[in-house]
Amino acid sequence: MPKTVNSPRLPPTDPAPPSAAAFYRAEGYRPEDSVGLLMRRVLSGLAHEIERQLEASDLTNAQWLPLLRLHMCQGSTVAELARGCELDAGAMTRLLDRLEAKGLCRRVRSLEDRRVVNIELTGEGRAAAVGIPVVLSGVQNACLAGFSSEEFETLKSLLRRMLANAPVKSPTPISLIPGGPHEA
Amino acid sequence: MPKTVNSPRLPPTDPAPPSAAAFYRAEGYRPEDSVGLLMRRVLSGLAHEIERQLEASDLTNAQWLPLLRLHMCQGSTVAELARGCELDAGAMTRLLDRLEAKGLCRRVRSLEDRRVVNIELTGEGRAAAVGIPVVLSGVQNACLAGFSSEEFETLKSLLRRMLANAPVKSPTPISLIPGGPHEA
DNA sequence: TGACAATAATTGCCTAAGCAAATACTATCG
DNA sequence: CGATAGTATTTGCTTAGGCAATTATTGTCA
Repeated sequence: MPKTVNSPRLPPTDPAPPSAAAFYRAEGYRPEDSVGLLMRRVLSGLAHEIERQLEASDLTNAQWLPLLRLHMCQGSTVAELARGCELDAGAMTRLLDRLEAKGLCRRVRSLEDRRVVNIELTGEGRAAAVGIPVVLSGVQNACLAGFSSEEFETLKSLLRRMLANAPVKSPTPISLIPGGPHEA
Repeated sequence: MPKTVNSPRLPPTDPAPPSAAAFYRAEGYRPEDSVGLLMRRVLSGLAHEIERQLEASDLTNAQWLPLLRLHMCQGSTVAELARGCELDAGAMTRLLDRLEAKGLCRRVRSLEDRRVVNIELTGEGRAAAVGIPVVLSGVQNACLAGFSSEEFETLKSLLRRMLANAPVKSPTPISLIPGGPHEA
């Protein structure tokens, strides 16, 4: 058991939950060993490459997820899209402004509930959307070059476990009923 | 060998390098299985928690890395910090504006080369910096709860391999001489 | 029905990052 | 020396995201 010697009145940290691991220590902490920084770099590389390959479709890295979800019919309202993309509603409004300005989607005020705005893809929007999985697959496959199937599964499993350890951010535990209970 | 049947004139994708993996396919692509999205969510959770624990030190998630590097004496100029944080020089200028406004650092015009600005931590800046590794360690340890040492090492190794697969972004292969050749 | 709470979308204000131009200074070459 | 190329920093413009109002509409309850 490590003694609690090394803690010269340092800032208020949440008491580590009893189940927390002990891979990192404050003293001698080296950013290079941080899984957080590692993931940030990997993600940044992925994002860069995805954006590069998508610029022919006039899409940015922030825009492909909402467009893909629209194409997969997962959520057609601003709020639903925002939740699905784990994004602020205001941010989604402005993101849709830009998508609409590019002619990729359009807003249609709902008739049943005049508060909600339904988002529909235009023809161009659908055309752009079909290219997205192509790019995503290619870029991620390239990034996983040299990985065995086991390693690939291990990676996903480890990431999912990290995700499960994260404090619940969305109080919405994600509806189990596809389509959601929004017009029962 | 899978036949090249399924590719109805889709957008210009870079030809997959021969070594690319084949874990993802465009048709039937499901974002939920994407390691990219998984990492994005994990990182977002980490960032949220780090920011929450750092707000007592008046630091945002974007600010702790430059501050930590300043504290570790890794780079004291704007350009060097920007490179170290893999950030645009303009972004770093404004980030330093905000740090300086909070009284955490100060700019000192270099005397040898009057183009460069040396950044120094203030007392408050140093005080804030010592708290950073505490928070980083705690949050990452919490996120790795339940991981064995082998799993932890495996995770880092897999991430490093993904990083190695990424197209080289920084033409600077990172100086091998600690401290760098900036005042030879 | 009428007050009130809840929800959907939008907007304003802030931090933030990338890109390109402008500025200031240094180094190098003729 | 003087022109020119290179470097360091800053600034303007854009996309982007979070938080807090604000507005419009709907649902609920007395």
